Amino acid sequence: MDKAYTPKDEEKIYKSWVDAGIFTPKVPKDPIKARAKKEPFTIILPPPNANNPLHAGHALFIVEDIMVRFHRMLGDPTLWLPGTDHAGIETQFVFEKQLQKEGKSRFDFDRDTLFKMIFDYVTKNRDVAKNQMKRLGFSLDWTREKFTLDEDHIKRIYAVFRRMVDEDLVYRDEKIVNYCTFCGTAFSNLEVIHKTVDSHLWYLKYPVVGEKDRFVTVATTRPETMLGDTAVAVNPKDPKYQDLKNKKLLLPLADREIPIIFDDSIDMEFGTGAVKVTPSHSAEDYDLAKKHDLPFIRIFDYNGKSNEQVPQKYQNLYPNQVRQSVVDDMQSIELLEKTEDYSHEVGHCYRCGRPIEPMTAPQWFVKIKPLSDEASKAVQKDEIVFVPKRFKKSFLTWMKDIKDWPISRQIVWGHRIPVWYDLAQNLQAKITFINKKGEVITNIWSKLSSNIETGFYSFEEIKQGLQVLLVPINKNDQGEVAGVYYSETEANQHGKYILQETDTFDTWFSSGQWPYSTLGWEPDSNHSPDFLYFYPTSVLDTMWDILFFWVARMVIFGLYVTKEVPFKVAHMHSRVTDSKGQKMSKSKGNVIDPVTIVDQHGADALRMALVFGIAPGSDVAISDDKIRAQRNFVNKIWNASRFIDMLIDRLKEKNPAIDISLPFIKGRDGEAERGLVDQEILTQLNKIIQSTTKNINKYHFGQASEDLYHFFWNQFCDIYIEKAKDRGEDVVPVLLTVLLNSLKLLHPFMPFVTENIFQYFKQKYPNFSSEEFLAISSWPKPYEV
RNA sequence: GACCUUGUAGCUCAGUUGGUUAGAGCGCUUCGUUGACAUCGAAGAGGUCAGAGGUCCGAGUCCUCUCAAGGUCACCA
Repeated sequence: MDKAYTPKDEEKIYKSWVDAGIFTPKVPKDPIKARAKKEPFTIILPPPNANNPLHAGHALFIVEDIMVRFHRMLGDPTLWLPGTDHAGIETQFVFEKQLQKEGKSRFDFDRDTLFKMIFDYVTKNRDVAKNQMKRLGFSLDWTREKFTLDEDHIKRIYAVFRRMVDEDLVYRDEKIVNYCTFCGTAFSNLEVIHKTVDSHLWYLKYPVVGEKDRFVTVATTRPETMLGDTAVAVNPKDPKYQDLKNKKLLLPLADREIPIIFDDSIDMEFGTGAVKVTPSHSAEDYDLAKKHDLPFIRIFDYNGKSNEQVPQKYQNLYPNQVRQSVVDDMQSIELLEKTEDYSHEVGHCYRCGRPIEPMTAPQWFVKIKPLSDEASKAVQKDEIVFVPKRFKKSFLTWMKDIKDWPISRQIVWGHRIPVWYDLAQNLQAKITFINKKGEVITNIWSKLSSNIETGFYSFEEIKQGLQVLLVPINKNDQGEVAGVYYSETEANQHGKYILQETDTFDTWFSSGQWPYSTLGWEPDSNHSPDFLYFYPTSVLDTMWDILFFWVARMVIFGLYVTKEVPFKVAHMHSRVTDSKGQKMSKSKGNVIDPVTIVDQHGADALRMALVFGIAPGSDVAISDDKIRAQRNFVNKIWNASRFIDMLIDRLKEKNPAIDISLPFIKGRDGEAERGLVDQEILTQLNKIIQSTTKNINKYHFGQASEDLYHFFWNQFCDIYIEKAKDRGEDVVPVLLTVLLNSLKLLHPFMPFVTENIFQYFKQKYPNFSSEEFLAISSWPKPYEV
């Protein structure tokens, strides 16, 4: 053995595990029966972004590896299933930045071409994260690796979508959504970050129709949206406005008459007690408008600029430009009463940081309430147990106030929504495509199809060059949506000019179905043996920041589709921070790359540093000091083993007949009487076996690792081995016994060094263990002392 | 605005259902080790467990309040 441990063999060891197939569980012939008899231990790895290298946070998946290796050693059939995520918006955003460097943008390509380009780009990077996980020692079953854009997965989520449509749980509607005009897509509430913005409250005077010099003053934070006002609302109890019933106001600048509506929801105390109502650009105004049947005027377009709904002079401007003009003009006609300083919360895009423009847009939604109720019930009944417990409450609170989930995204990188429109029934469909000359053409189908104004384009040319298809909500007399089909075949039977929806699913619509999809749930109920055997899974472990994004959606989908919870335990681990407890970020320059640490000190040191002495759910500060300390511990284990090896060699020199075919068994014939030191270390060993087992079962990995550290270093090395230096061959059985058991107990935490030493001793001392790998050796049980 | 979490040695944090002199790693002090150990070993300094009150035979651990820090959620003009 070398004088000091070097992690140079880690990759070789990992390969030997994989080659031996020990991470690949066998599925019995009758999986249902087998599962009833003994339930496998299963974890589905939260799929990292296929395009990105791992960051320090991913390294915390070692808690999954600890559980998985532990259960494998307990003899449970164990599966840890790996995969990667296409990570829709994230990846497209990164790719577009790449394009930008080449002086191009997404608008230069048709949809299919752009998708293929991103696919190639991601494919090139996909193995990076995979290899990094191997470096970290993750005992994943690579034979079952999955990707969110695998055909099987696509087929399954399409089938679920179809089922949701049929069961009226998915609908398409033009509602107010969070729209980022820079990213060019709608977002769910979760993707909106609220920031406090110092702004103003502008008091605008709207003249009362038919009454000279009479005005209603409204206070607003968004004067630019007044051009889209369709009412002013006041509280029916408000004495100030009692005589305004049935009166109308003249909307300045736009010169439109708008009604005054009365609604209890209006706060009489705020501002003037009168609120301008802009149904197309404010969520609460949207609700008011629905209630009072007001018209909708959307004044900003999806490109972020004002449209033809506003007077000419305000057209084609960004909101802040419109704001400036509106305020100036209102002032010049003396309709700006006053301006006050005011700070309030404004939604910003989590991705690009720009303000979100709430606006009405046709989108696909999931009717969430019936689904979330089921999820809440299951969690309430502890069919899913949260670790730490406090996340149960957050989960339930969030579920209670959940709103319908907009699942369509106006990006190409993702699962294209499986909906086909018959253009003949949707003449107003707006089509953007690149023609053969490479020009971007936008027009509505009625014009394109009749070649009016547009010149002649064959349908093939349009279809091939298609960028965006925007079909207005089109309901027929019966209130049914016309010309919409949920399979291509079906659509083709009805029409000649068929185009598929260009929107894609929210990434979480796909990853929310990850557990059952990766295991082989089939829409026709002809499920795979894997699914029958491993589902529901045992534990889901992830960082708490995607509790709502992902964990909640998996629970919802799992219960809806399989009628079972997707996992029984939701273990929320925490964030890895720098040595001062600061969140890692590129801008702070405190990002730690896990693989760099593995290169320097080995995976074991990093793994141990990440769990040593941490409490469940609390942040994990990682520092050089901590890693060095654990690197020293790795070396300590190595050197203690090496010393034991040397000691036995020395004893053998003195007495070649010494029997080293142990290990320790109580009452073995001819065994020397054990001294008190032996009793003591064996008692300690028993305690550590029990406490480690208990702590891992309770997810107290920090405690378990700390106890092991002290047992091995202080009890075994400092006391027992020190005393063994002065003793004879009678120490050998106990030395080997404690060493072997320590290696086993430490293995889930530090798989490489322990397997390395195990293989060395196994080779040199044939009876050290009959087990092929430490990774599949039996978990220790207490000894009789 | 609602909810959650945290406040323990110089730093980063443990302390599982309340039970004798409060722990670890790193750092610091002294001594010793060059035949297991990129060191290691032995000994040690250092905390009124944020503050106040309460429950209890007994509280860092449970309850209330105060102060401080962080986080999550939220359509208020």
